[in-house]
Amino acid sequence: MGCMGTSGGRRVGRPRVVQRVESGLDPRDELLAAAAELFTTRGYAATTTRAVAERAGMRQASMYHYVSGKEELLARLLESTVTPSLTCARALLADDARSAEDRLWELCRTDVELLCAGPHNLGGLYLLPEVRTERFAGFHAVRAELKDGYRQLIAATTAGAALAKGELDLRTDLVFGLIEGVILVHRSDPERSVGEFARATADAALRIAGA
Amino acid sequence: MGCMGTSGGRRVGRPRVVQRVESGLDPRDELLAAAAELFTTRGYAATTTRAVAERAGMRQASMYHYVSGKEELLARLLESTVTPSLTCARALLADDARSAEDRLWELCRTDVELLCAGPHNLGGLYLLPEVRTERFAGFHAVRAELKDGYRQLIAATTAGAALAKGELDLRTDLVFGLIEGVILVHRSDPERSVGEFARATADAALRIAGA
DNA sequence: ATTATCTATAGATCTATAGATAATGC
DNA sequence: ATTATCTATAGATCTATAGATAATGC
Repeated sequence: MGCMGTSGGRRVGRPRVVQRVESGLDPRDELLAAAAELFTTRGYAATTTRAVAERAGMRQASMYHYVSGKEELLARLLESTVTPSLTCARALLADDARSAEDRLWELCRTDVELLCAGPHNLGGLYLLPEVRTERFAGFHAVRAELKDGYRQLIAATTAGAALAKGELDLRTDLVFGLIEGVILVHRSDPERSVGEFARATADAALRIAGA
Repeated sequence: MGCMGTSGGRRVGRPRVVQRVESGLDPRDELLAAAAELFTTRGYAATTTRAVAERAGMRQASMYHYVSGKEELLARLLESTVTPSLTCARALLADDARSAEDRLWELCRTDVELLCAGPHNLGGLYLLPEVRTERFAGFHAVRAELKDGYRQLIAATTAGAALAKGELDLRTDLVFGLIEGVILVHRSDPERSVGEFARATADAALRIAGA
């Protein structure tokens, strides 16, 4: 104890062959950051373990000291993308002081903000065919719960209360699809203010929901 | 001439080692169909030339008799996805007998129908990071023209005529994002009637456009 | 002769493990 | 002693070409 300062602390273990400025991140997080950038810009399958490790400042083999391989990196990235949205959805579902319309709007807006916030477009990763496999069941469960949050809020709006089940599912798919799809298209104009974009998307979502 | 019957026609060249039922497609189209299935289900980078060729009924090396490699297959698939939509958009833009609202609705509906029509979800391919490269400039040009068709129709609606440029761009991105995003989410419920789904998406698009 | 296919393979990867090494900690 | 890293590499690919082969066409 005592010498926990982030700077200057000589570290245990053989030194890295390539030294860089201290990022402040621990090595696993450096790997995740590197993977986020490479997976989104070059694609998951096209990204090699060497590319990830080297961008994180270590040699290819050293990566295995922190993660079991590329799949683990992808699984962690996916979950980190959707978990904050789910936290927000849960809080809004519990807040029965506000109207369902308000809360749905807020969920949409926050979701767009969160997904546009990161430096990379992680929102697109869930479309990877690889993600359909069993390995990513945890992510799918979280995403399904998030989508169900949307469904509940849509059902609780005055317009939504009148919908038959099939109709409600359709609206939910449209709203959820808008949020996810629009984030992907967002890169067509990254200059635009995220706040304004998020509000406009939330407005659009409410119109689709029929509210 | 004369013996052009599709069946029984013995073909020139060394016979394939694996014989299958005649699909009626020419070999290049069989390759494209195989690539469509594999690219969408397993991912582009994860699909090997061997997998494509073998699914098309030939050995890996034989593929090169028809195409230069995987990239050419992807480029052709992308263009085949977006070209029919563009044809539709051009026809609607020229048809000034109908209101802009009608034509925008029709473009949205047709686009969804077209993209959901194929056996595979080719709509998702344009999200591949590989597609951003110069190699696919042709596809990008077609897609940009299609998006501009959306923009023109939105601008021509009564609600759209009042919009400032930034506002118009935003609406266009939202509508275009809805169409493309929703097609990706479509697979969450492939049972649903495509016709109904397409109409509902077009309705939603008009609401976003403000009409 | 022409064509469509085949087999074989060189060359270039890429992943994951084995084992060595160079720090700090005690 | 423990730890984080390194180097080296076996084994498994995957792509694209070279050259052989088995049909039909003339």
